[in-house]
Amino acid sequence: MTSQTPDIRPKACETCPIRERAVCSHCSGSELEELDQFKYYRTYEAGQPIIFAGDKLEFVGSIVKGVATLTQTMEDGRRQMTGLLLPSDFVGRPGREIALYDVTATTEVVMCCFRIKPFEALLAKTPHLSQRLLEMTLDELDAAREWLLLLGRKTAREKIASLLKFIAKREFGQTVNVLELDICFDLPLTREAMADYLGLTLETVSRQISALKREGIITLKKNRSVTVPDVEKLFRETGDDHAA
Amino acid sequence: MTSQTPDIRPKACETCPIRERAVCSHCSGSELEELDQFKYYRTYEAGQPIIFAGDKLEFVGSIVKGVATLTQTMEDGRRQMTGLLLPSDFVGRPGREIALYDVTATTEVVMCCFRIKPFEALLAKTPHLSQRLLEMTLDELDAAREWLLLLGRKTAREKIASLLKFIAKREFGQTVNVLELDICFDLPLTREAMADYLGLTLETVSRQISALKREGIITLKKNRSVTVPDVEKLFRETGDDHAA
DNA sequence: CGTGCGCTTGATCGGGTTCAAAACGTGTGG
DNA sequence: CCACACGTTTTGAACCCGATCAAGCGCACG
Repeated sequence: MTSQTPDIRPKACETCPIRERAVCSHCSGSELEELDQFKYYRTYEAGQPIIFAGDKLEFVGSIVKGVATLTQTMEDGRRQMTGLLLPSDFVGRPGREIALYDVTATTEVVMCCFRIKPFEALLAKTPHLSQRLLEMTLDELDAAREWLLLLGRKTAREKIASLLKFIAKREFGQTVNVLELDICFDLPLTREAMADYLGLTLETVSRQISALKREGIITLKKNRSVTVPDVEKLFRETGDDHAA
Repeated sequence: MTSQTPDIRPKACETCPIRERAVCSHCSGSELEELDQFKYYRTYEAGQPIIFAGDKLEFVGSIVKGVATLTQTMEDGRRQMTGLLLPSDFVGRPGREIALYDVTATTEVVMCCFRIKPFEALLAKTPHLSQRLLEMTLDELDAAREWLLLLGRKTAREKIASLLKFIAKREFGQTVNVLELDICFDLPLTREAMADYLGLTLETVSRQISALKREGIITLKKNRSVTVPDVEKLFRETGDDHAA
């Protein structure tokens, strides 16, 4: 009952909230029509799996709304998030038969899905599509490299601050730096999911958040909604170069 | 004196050792000729910088021979390797003006360079090129995700074993699994570079290598040349699923 | 023969994990 | 409306793995 969304297809692209940034953003009207031939929308509830590692990949697609994660799990249960997927992010890998990672909705998620085979075919003959996918993949690779630095070299406190910065940047764009006013946003992740993102335990995440709260760098309501009175001060805790 | 290689350009592609795997591997003869218009070879000595983070990107290109690393450095000197570049790997990011990371030769390196502007122009109009680059970038992203798991969740011992496995796989292909015989290869990295790769200190790297040696899982000559008597046994130390 | 660099080894320290329990919130049913 | 149960988060105490600080070794090179 939760997996099939009422038909919002006709002309959906025109009002699509991710029209400007998704994999299809460079596509012309006729190319969008071609995509529409094998496109469908689908909704997932918070906590629901979207793809299981090892499963045959039936579709690729874009996150339209909500937050999903990509995680790897070791045999003994150790888990590491390897992707945090937000609206406009692309899910799935053209050219791959079998999914390598688990994809899970952490909030309610709406996806714009494309059946994989026809998508691959269109990709091969549509530079607007493949070039955009290349751009997005290169961006993701850069993000992954920042993430490697975070996991390899940052302290627990720096990791937490970096995650908050990431979420704030994604929410408010690059303008966050200049904003004098207080910044507020909701954490789309549980403490455990944050731990999986940061390569920590949930206890350490909780302790570090408490520490930042105690020091007045953040305040939080209901454990999930964060207020940052002084963005500069938070960013100084990330360990990053003061430019970015 | 080390940066300019005697002219090996004419017909170089025909005997190029990375012809099958580089970014140009799908290109036709005429496309190769176009590439040749703005191509040049260049050699770097072990230890030499290839690109500095923050510099203007003058070229992109392929590693033809040798090993290079991509590293990020924090203000206080903490360093994390975020790419280990082997022959056929692509260096540089089309569409970016300024380099984000340091690229350094760790052995003698021969690069096949393309001036960036004409390369970008050719990329835009040559699907053979952009599709291959997309493939390679997707592969790199997968590799980065494995790396995230390594940095976030693996123990020091598992990290070392994983690195050895990575080098062995890259050297011998996927066939390593079945091979009964002893496997030998040289470490192209110093202990310090390994530490930068693995998010450890060089002391810990040294200790863990000594431990593997003590237990007979590896033997080494002259600190750099590794022999693995039982590949299975080494791979069991990586923490990975026994399939991969 | 000395100097320097890469590597190893030892002793100690500390940040983050682990194990355990309590506190908090949220929803449920009496 | 309260009592209760369950999932999430916080807090506490002890431990441990890897970092840090400090020698010392081995080998290449001038």
